[in-house]
Amino acid sequence: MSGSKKILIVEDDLRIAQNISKGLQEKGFETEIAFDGKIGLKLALHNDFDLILLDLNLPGLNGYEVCSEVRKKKPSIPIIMLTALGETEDKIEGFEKGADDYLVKPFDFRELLARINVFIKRNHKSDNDHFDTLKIANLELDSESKIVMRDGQNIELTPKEFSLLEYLIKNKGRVVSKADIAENLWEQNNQQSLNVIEVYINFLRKKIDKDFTPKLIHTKTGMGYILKEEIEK
Amino acid sequence: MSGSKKILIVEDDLRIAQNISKGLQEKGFETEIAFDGKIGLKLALHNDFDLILLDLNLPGLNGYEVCSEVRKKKPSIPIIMLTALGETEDKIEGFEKGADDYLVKPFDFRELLARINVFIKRNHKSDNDHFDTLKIANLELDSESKIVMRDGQNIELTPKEFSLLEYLIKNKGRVVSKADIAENLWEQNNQQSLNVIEVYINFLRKKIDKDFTPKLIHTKTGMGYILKEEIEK
DNA sequence: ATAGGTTCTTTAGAAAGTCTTAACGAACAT
DNA sequence: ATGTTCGTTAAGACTTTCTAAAGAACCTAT
Repeated sequence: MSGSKKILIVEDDLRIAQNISKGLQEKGFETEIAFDGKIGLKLALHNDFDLILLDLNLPGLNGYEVCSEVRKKKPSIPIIMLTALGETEDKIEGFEKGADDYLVKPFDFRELLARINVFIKRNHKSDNDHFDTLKIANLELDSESKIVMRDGQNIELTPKEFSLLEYLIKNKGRVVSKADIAENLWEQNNQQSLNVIEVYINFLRKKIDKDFTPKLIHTKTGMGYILKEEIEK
Repeated sequence: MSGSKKILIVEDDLRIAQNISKGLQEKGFETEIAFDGKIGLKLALHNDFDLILLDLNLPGLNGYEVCSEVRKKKPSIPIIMLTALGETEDKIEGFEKGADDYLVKPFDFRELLARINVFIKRNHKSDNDHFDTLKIANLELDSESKIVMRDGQNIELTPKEFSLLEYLIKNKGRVVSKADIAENLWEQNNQQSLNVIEVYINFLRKKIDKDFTPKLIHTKTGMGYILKEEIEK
């Protein structure tokens, strides 16, 4: 469970963003700043943040839009909205878009910190997301050291291979579509090049499934792939 | 999974307590009111509430004390503090004692409701490991893993077959017309091509009904199809 | 810079799987 | 009895997936 918690700050006001960022870093968090909604959304979807601080008034996409998009793909990540809009209607809308908390500017930094901790602690408890070593059957994967073992035997993976396997193992028991994979692991969401994923699945199969039992990577034609133990048919 | 959520209101002001209670009941929650800290604590520890609303200024034990005691015993129950004390110091102390949220009186009821829902939903989800699995008789269908079982035996379905079965099972006990099915599962709403659906019903019957009892897919001539256990006429 | 190795992406043909259509016989409703 | 609706089948069109191999991009050390 090592590793500090990562927080994404989506805020176009440079001064505010840096203030918050600095404050959080002093408290031991890792932070990243996005200055507009589009970039914020992209970062949120493609990286593993533990929490998102989201300004409402943003260039590009506004905070509400960012919030609903992130919610669709990552239902469990905590989102705290930070905004000057203090009307109840604004807050209601924020919550409706999937925010977990709503803090009106100007706020005291200590209060922000307290509210962040509520969600970090809660998620921590209920999620396996952030354990560093992921497992299925006799396959183990350690996200920190990037070591992969099957039957106690070391397996060398390239970064892309590793992140694909990591994604699959985080979603074990669930079918993930190639579109899901592309969205999470490839930058350009080229609709054409979903074939890249087939190729990488093939690489992975050769390395982690070919010489072992049980087979773990299964194709659900027309749906996607699923990582699981049971052999059926 | 059904059954309404139970909320404990710990609040010594009768009027406020009853207002909140009534409002929550209208939204489908079950509520219970404790008028002092001691009773509140007792209720909280000995009953299964899904969330606690906690006033700070209470006779007997004050809210902070109730909060820390509850936290010791029930680390996962959401606690929202409701209080007239709006200073940052007060809030910080509330969060330190283990509160999940802190709302300053007077507040808008809709905001309270929104904040309650954040925690109810979150808790709900983690309980809820396996609730994408739909069931009828001895047939199970899991939308996440796309696994279909009958009598514990795995059944392979193509994407179209799966989505048809999913649609039927979501509407079990109700007749769905071919037009309904086409509209929901097929792109072109060709009136001609409703035969496709007959064909797919047939595919499904072969896979999920042929070798099993009871039969689940029934034809209502001129009306559509219905998924149910008993055959009655 | 550049050579050499590694990793990533694209291509393309074969194999496997899925979807649709059409035709005919069976069941149903009146 | 008769027309309508539904069940069933099989064949071909179409799509998806697998696999291998070649070309691009990226590193890294000289």
